[in-house]
Amino acid sequence: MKNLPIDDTHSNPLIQDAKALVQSYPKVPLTVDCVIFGFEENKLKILLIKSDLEQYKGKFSLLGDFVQDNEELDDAAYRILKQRTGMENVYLDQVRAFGNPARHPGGRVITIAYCSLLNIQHHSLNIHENEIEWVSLESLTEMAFDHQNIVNVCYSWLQKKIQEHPLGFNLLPDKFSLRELQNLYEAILGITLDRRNFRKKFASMDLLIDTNEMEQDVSHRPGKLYQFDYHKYEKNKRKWVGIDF
Amino acid sequence: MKNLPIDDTHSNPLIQDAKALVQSYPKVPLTVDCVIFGFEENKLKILLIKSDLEQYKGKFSLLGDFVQDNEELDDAAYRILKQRTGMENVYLDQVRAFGNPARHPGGRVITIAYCSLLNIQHHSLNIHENEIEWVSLESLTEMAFDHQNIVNVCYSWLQKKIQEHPLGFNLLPDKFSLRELQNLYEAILGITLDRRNFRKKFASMDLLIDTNEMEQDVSHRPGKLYQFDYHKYEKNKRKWVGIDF
DNA sequence: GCAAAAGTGTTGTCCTTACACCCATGC
DNA sequence: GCATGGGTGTAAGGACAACACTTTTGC
Repeated sequence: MKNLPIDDTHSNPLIQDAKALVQSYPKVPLTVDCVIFGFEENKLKILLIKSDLEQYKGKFSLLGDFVQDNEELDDAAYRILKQRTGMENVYLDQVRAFGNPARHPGGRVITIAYCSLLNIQHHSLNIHENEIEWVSLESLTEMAFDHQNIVNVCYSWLQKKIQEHPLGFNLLPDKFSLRELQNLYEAILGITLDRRNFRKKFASMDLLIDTNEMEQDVSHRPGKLYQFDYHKYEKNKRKWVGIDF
Repeated sequence: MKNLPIDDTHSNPLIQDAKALVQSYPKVPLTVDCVIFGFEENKLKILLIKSDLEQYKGKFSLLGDFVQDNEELDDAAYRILKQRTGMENVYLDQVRAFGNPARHPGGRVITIAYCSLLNIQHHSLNIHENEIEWVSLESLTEMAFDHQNIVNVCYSWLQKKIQEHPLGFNLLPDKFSLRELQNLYEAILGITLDRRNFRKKFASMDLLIDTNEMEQDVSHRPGKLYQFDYHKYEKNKRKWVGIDF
């Protein structure tokens, strides 16, 4: 009985040297860009800097930097946040990669966009020292590179996300009134909401802690201040099943 | 009256040479990996290949390739699909980037994960010629690199996406029975659904076209065959507003 | 007292869920 | 005639939308 040839589905020999393989790959510059949202004066704002490229003189640019050797992508985004705002422990999430070969005038640069949400009141100190500023989303017109597109994608991402996850609270002070919360949702979603139904909705969720404190220094009847109960939310996270399109 | 110094918030001079700037950036190898889902025998399957690295001998790997010069990321994903399955005009979407510095044994490689959905029946021909195979998700155990993690992320992404968008139809033949559709949802979501309510749900959406054809060659009462009305769906796309977490 | 916003309930509609029986076909 | 899945209706409960008036505070 003769030996049949082994039916090896790998027609090519296996690669022994992974390093040599990787070194044979083309390489591209990689950056992280942060779309940092804040909320102030009932407006959604983004933290931006004037572009340092002559070509984009006077135009706004996202806060970005290249990714360092052996740095996680998330870590790069946190590093940029820390460097620019002095903040740590801030909400941060990857949105997606942008890789149009012509998106940077200096040659191909891939960027990974991150969204970050922070409370402007808590973070204003460090910002004075830099050249960065809060720009309201609605007044934002021309941006450098493809950053307008990145902002648009991140804004849509945020609109969807705050409806499904309790992200919005990252944009508010620790203690907030229901009015502030509703203003936030209205500003981000670009709609108006019925006040009674809005309050009922959050009351029925039972995720707001009544602090027994009231607003101060308002020129009208002060409202109650609440905190979001992250602990309870994490415990009861809803398993979302429902076909709807 | 003396000239005041210009209050230039840019303390550094603007950069003239964008090319030189980009060339000063560190570079990394960049790949695209495709998580290609199919549906067969009431099971969700993924199109995989055995790793060509000795280190991962016998383990499954996603279909991936590095991104070429001047190639859009999306185009790279479509190219991989075309090369491996012969298919064009297939559903494809970017999920996110994976950039752990240690994810590839040969050194740092960033990868952008794409999800693709296709109908196994339509695409089986080209697959024979390659070394790739359909592996059912539930039987999938060890994978090369961080590909198990990428698959998990893409699977969660798919579970969420099919509830909000009519993606599932990409996994079915052009004409399908309600039973097939329900099996698909049950397999992907890992739940069982009430048949009457499922049918009522899709009936009320009014997005299925009755083809007036029936299933053939089934060993029981044949069901009606439907097509998804993409045109009507696009026209009436719901604007989703509803806080729910 | 007036401006400005806080706070509160009810009703109707729609959507979701739970649940059981007869029908058509292949074998 | 039996096994398999196709096809259908109803009732109850829960969520959401629409809607107006009284209360509290600062000025």
